[in-house]
Amino acid sequence: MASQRGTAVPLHKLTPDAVVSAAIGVADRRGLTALTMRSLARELGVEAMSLYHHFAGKEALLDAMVDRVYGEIALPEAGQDWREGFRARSLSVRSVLRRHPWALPLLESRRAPGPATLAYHDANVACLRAAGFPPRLLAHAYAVIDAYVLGFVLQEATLPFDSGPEAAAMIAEEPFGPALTAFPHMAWFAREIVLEPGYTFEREFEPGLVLVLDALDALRARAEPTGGAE
Amino acid sequence: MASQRGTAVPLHKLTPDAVVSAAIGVADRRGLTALTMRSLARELGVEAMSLYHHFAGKEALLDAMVDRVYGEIALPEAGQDWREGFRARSLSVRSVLRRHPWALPLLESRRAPGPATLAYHDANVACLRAAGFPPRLLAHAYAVIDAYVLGFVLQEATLPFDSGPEAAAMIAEEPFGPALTAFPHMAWFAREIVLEPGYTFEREFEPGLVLVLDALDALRARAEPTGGAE
DNA sequence: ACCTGAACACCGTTCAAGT
DNA sequence: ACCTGAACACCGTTCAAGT
Repeated sequence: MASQRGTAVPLHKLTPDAVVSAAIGVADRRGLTALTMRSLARELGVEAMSLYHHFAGKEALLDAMVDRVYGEIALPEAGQDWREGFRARSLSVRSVLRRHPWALPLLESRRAPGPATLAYHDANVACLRAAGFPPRLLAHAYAVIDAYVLGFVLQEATLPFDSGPEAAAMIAEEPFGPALTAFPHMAWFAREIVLEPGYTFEREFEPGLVLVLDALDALRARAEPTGGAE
Repeated sequence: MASQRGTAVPLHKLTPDAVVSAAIGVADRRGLTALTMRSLARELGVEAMSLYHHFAGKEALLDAMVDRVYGEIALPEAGQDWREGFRARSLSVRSVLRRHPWALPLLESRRAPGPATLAYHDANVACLRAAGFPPRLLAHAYAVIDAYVLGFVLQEATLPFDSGPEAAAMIAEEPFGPALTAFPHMAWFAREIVLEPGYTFEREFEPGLVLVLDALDALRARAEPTGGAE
């Protein structure tokens, strides 16, 4: 029956982990712009300035949030075929980033990567090395795969619709619909693709991923020291 | 010899175009967070509230800025091979977004696309249609190409280094360097790739783009109504 | 050691007022 | 019609003060 106010629980028992969890919760539910030192403190039942006792500032808090997100990604397993390993890992990247869309622009931006971030990249490189990628081609493959995966997630995260029906509604309404009359190919695209039953953007993800992985595997096989045609 | 103050020029002669140009200039030079209605007004030698006479609010200003960025992209030409058209267009997308990195997260997010945005997408779809892509495969190809291009640019824009030497310096310094000892594959990656002379991230862009375009062209050729093996 | 409260230099936007 | 100035409800962060 002691003091309790607001929706917050811990009240005077901050730990860095609890602060990070609450921060990710706020960002997930209300977006990164709604995550302010003041709103986060309110969530934790504490004053804004208390947070500075655990984190040097908002940047340090973001560092910790990003490392937690990396920690949620399923790593490619050891003995696996590299394509299967990266397929599963990439599906996990996408699902984690759909849970935490605010993290995408921060993922690659940290100058002080945390332990989960380093473990993540280490496991990726290990998987490609085990598959026999020579250094130069490994760097190429890693860059190309993540360009595809992160770019796809970026498009999904920023597209102003979340489903086929929402997309159909948007292109039918003002100001989109009337504008299309001046752009015949866009109008064709709307009619033949977006308005077709079953349209979604996300259905392109996995086939595109496999396309990229297969194309890179062909390069790998050609670079094999045992000769290209085994 | 009339009134002149600050670095600004037009003083009491705002036009929407001049406001957008100034806004893009501020965002290019000092980042999107430095673009505030107050800083923009200062740049234009005017009070913040004057801007609201030309734009409904900051969102409307961002709409106009994004449309200007789309207008800078070189469109695929009509009679061209589709792969060459998209290769040139994609190089243009990348160079425009390197000039205006703040635009990347905004590109796909507008609910009210401007005329340059619509013309851009129209030309892209036209190029793919002329190449014989059937609707379903066209949607796939467009999504996959832009995932790759935008994802690559996202990585470039957010990586905390801008060149090979900068990357080498970062992984040698605190806190990155010491942390690598616990991650042998990352250490190998640093040694064999990042510290090698001539390392840059950007060198992966064009070969990766061609890889993606070729893989999609193979799908297109297979879908050709005249039969797969011409 | 950990949390607080006032203060500083900022935001976007509303509103009433000037010309 | 177009620009202004004060005001409102916010920011991140510094600093001195509490316990």
